Amino acid sequence: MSNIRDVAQLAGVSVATVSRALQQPDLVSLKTRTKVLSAVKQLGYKPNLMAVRFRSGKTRNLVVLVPTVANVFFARVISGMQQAAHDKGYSLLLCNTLADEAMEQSYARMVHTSQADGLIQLRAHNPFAQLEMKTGSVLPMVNACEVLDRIACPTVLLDNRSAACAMTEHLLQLGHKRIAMIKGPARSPLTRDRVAGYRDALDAAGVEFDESLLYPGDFTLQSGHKAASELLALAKPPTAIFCENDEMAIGAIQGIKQAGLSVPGDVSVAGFDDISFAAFSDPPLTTIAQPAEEFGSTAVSLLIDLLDGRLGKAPKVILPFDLIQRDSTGPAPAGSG
Amino acid sequence: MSNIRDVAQLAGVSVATVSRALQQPDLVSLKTRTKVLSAVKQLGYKPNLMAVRFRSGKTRNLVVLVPTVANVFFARVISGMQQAAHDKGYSLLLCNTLADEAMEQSYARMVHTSQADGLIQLRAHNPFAQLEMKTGSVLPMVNACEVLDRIACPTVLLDNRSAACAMTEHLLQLGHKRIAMIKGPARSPLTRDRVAGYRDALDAAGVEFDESLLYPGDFTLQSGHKAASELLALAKPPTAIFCENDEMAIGAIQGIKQAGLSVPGDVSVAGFDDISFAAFSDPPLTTIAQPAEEFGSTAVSLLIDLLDGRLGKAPKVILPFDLIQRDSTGPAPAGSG
DNA sequence: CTTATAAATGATATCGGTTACATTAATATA
DNA sequence: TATATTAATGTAACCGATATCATTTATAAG
Repeated sequence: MSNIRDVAQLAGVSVATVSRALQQPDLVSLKTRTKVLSAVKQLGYKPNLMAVRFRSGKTRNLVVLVPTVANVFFARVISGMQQAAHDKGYSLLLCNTLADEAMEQSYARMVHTSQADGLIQLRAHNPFAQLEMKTGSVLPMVNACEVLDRIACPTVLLDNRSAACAMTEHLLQLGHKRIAMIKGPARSPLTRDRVAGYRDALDAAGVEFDESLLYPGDFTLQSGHKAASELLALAKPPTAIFCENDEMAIGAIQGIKQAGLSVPGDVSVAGFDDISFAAFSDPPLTTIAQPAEEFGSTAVSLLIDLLDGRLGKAPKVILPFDLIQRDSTGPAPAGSG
Repeated sequence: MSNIRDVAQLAGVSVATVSRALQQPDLVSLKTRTKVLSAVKQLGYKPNLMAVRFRSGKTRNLVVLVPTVANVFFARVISGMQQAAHDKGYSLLLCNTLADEAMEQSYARMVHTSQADGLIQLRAHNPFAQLEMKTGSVLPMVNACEVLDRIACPTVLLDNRSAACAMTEHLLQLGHKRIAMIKGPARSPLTRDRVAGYRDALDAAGVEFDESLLYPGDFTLQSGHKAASELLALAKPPTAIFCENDEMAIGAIQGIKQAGLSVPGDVSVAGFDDISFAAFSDPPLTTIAQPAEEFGSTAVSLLIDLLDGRLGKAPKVILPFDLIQRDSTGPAPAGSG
């Protein structure tokens, strides 16, 4: 691989001129520029990016903390990030954190050790908390999908409260009164917001809130199955189950069927995310569609803007949702009220 | 961020000694080593990795070419890679290629421009073909999952032929004679191998091969749905459909149900991969389990071994499969023979 | 107590670019 | 034509760690 000195020699100019001809062509006369470019072409010269990064102090790497890389929704988010990052000359350092704080911190340190310029966190937890406390500096980060409430960093989120409210209203309109909710992990603000939206709708409709209809899940198919089975075993079981993601909804549908009941005849089920499998479950799932890829691309754009100092006060970008009505929700069974 | 000179100054030694104390502690006296380490700790010194990489000429980055990052199976593979790479101090540069050769080539060039040390390709195509032709050099690469037949690079694969044969035998044993196959993209060796295994089983059982029962898909839910619908419209429709991945199988099940038939009562369906959704489809899917994460971690290990010159002749690692029998396959309907 | 040998440490070139500063060439102004 | 101003190019320091080679210090052998 040839270097800038080879090019300079072949073109008969100094290395500085070569560098300028490539970086700031305006500063170089047309004649010299032509000579340089032809030498570059002849040698097939490509700047050594490690040298550039070392010199500039910019790695052009972004750390991405993902709770579960293999999750369908996150996979789409990552796909969107990847595209945006590549377009802007950045690379992603993917980290499967399993929502473990110690692991998040360890990965986050890469921003400190000159391995990455910034970080995108897809979970509601600040991986820099300790580091910033110790050093007193604020590190570049963007929070997306599951976001922290009070954090002074750019954020990309859905209006989870409104989305959950919309879905609950949809179920109420179908005549359901006992609407269960299979939640995500208890501590997550995302879960809290969706529960809040759920209660907003109940309150507006004058339906009493029943704590026992709130069941904690962990976003896996298994947890949806287990939750539905246990909810149906209640003295007064729900006629509709709203799940905080599609995996749990699909798991719930299986649980309901195994209990000998039908969806939506006996129990309606709604999901969240609109993953590709949602349209292919039996029955096809009513759900909230999220622009997953856009979460990713927006987060990357924000982070790069932040790194380039193009961002004023930390913006909160709210992406739109869409209620997709399919066949897993239907009228409440007669006499269920 | 402090650098090696700061440490040297604080410890009262030369920079060379600091470097040695950290890299080759044996060469440094215990006394000096202690001084250095305490200075390191006091300053919170971490070597600037960009400098290290620049100096060493090793990026510790690996390019990964994935047809579709958002595919459930590949997401698991990536997860396995990520883990293995991190354990060995490497980072992954994920590339969503959409199976586009031009894009693969463009990403592959990163290995040439000192952005990455090697490449993992998850598709049956050599992205270095042109580059190697031009430069005459062989670039470090590992091929996994969908592999090229005749390529002199380390390879991680499943014995697709045997796996397909095993599944076809399973269907034959259930009394099926008309077994359709929803294939992957025609050009893929993977598809070819699985079709070969399918024919092996048919031949062994003395069942005649029928070209019209082979339907080309593209590994998406939609294509499975379409394929099943069309296969059922044949004059002599199949009583079993073997799909080359679980997504297509789940799509096929929906297509079959929409045609008013039952699974497995009228038509048995088998998949491939054993993604998490397989156990939650209705009915739960009989499928071939692949060790997806192991594909990823093995590929990474092989590539790093290759880079470190620890690999002799390019090995072919064959990972085991497992036939998971669930409820989507059952006895052929009476009188179907 | 020398001298030979090994161990420990230091000074410095190096990797491949970028950039501040110095210098030279070209153009404009008086 | 002489001088001021701008444009174009060159020189060399620099980023931070590593590694070679030289030098000093410690240990062993005679």
